[in-house]
Amino acid sequence: MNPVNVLIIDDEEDMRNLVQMYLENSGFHCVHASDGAEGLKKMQEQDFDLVILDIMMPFEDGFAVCSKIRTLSQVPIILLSAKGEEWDKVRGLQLGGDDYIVKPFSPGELVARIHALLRRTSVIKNEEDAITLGKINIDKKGRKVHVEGENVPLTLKEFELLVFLVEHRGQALSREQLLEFVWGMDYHGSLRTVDTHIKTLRMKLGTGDYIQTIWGVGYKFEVPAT
Amino acid sequence: MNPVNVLIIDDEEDMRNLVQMYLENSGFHCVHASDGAEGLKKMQEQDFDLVILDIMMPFEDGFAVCSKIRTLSQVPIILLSAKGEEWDKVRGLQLGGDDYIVKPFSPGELVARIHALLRRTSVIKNEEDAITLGKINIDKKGRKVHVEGENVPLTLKEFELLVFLVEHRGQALSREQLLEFVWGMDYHGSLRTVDTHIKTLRMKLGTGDYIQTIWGVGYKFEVPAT
DNA sequence: CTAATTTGTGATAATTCTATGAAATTGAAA
DNA sequence: TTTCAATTTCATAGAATTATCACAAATTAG
Repeated sequence: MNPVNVLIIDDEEDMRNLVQMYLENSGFHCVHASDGAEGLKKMQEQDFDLVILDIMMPFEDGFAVCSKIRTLSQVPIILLSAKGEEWDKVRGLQLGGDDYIVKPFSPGELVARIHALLRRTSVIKNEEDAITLGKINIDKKGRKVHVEGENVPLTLKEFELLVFLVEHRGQALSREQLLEFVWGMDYHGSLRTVDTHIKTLRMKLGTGDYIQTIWGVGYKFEVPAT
Repeated sequence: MNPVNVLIIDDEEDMRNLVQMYLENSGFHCVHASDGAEGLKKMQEQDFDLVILDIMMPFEDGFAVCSKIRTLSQVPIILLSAKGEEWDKVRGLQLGGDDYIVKPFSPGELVARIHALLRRTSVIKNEEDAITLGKINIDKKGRKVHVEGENVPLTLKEFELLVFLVEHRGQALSREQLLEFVWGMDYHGSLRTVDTHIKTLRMKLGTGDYIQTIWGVGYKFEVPAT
C-alpha cells in the first residue's frame, strides 16, 4: 500500500500544520507550500494525489493557482475558504476545483471529503474493513474476530499479527519480517516472541490449520483447501 | 440487507439495459423509465434509494427532471452525460445532483460511484434526531438520553462523547481520535481525560457493557448480543 | 540412525495500559 | 465577585498483555 501524497498550499503556517496533522493521522503524507509559486514548483518535482488549496492568499489567490495547476495536471483539488458564498463555490468548481470546504471545518469533515474525492477519482484502493477467509471473519475497524460465527477475543498483538498475516496471505513471512511490520522496525526482541504469539493464535483460531510453518523460513497464512 | 432500488431514467433503451445489466450484476434492483414524466410517476408508486438520470433527453432534459425530483424527495441522484463540460457539472450539482458521470463510463466506475454515493448519503441520513440502541435512547436534537425509559442527565462532554461513539458504533476508536473529533482539532489535553468521561458514561448508562475497552487501542461502542 | 538445527510450549518475569478517586482548574450562572 | 458544577489533570494500584527463557518436540541433513 503506497501512501497518498497531499500538497497543502496555504499562506498561513498554522493552518498548514493543522491540516497536516489531521491528514497524517489519517495516513496521508503531506508536503507544504506557502504560496502558489512554491506549490507549482513542488508539483514539478513530485507527483501528488491531491492538492489542498487555500483561496485567500496574498499576491496570487487560490483561483489563479487552481487554473495554473489545471494546465499542468488533472490532480484532484480541494479548495479551502473562509467565504461561504455560492459565487465563490461555483467559480472554484468552474476553474477545476473538485471540492470546496468552508473554514472552519471539522477534522472529520475534511478527512471524509478527501476520502470521498479520492474514491471518486479512484486514487485510493478500496481497503476492506472486513474480510472472511474460511471459517474466520475479521472486522478490522471493530477489531473483532469470529470463527464459525463465534466471537474470539484476541489481544492487541495477536490481532495485529493475524491481520498482517491475512493481508499477506499465501506468502511465507520470516520472523524478522513479522517483527519488523507488526512489532515495529525499532523493535529488537527475541524471535521466539513470534512463535509464542503464533501458538496462541493457532489455539484461538481452532482447528483449521490456517497458519502454516515453513520450516527454516517462517510462517504463512493460507485457507486450507476444503 | 434489503436490496437497493435504483430508478434509471434514460430515453435510450440500449443505455437503460446496459446500466441495468451492470447494476444487477452488483446486486442492485432496477426499474426503468424512458422520460422524466414516467420517472416521476414511478417515484410516486415506489421508494427508490438512488436515481440514475440521463441529462440529454428529448422533451424535458435531465436538469429539469432533477429539479422536479428534488421537490419530491432527497433521494441521491447520479447524472449521466455525454458532455464533459465543467458548466454542466456545476449546473447539475447546483440543481441537486449528487454525482456526475460522463459517458462512456466503465461498469466498475459506475458501481464504485454508486457505492460511494450511498455511503456518503447514508452518513447524512445517519444524522437522525433520535436513535435507540439496546436500552439506550438518544435524542440528539433534544440532547436527552433515556436508559430503559428513565431520563439520564448527561453533561455536555458526556453527551458529545456518547453521540460520537454511537455514530461510529462497532468501530474501535483511539483516545486520540476521540479527543480530536469530540474535543476539537486544536485540543491537546491529556489522554486520561477520555478515560474519565468514559468512566462516568459507563456509570450513568448502567449495566449493559455498551462501551468496551479495546486494550492498547481505545474504546468501542457496541450493543451487546442479547 | 544420529546429530544438528529449528520450532513448539508452558511458566514466569517484566512491561504496558487502564480504572479510579481525588485534587486542581476552568467556566458559566447567580 | 462568588459559587458551584463541569472538566481536566494527576498519581497510582491493579489488571492485562507481552517478552523471554529453558527445555521438549519435531524436522532435516549427513
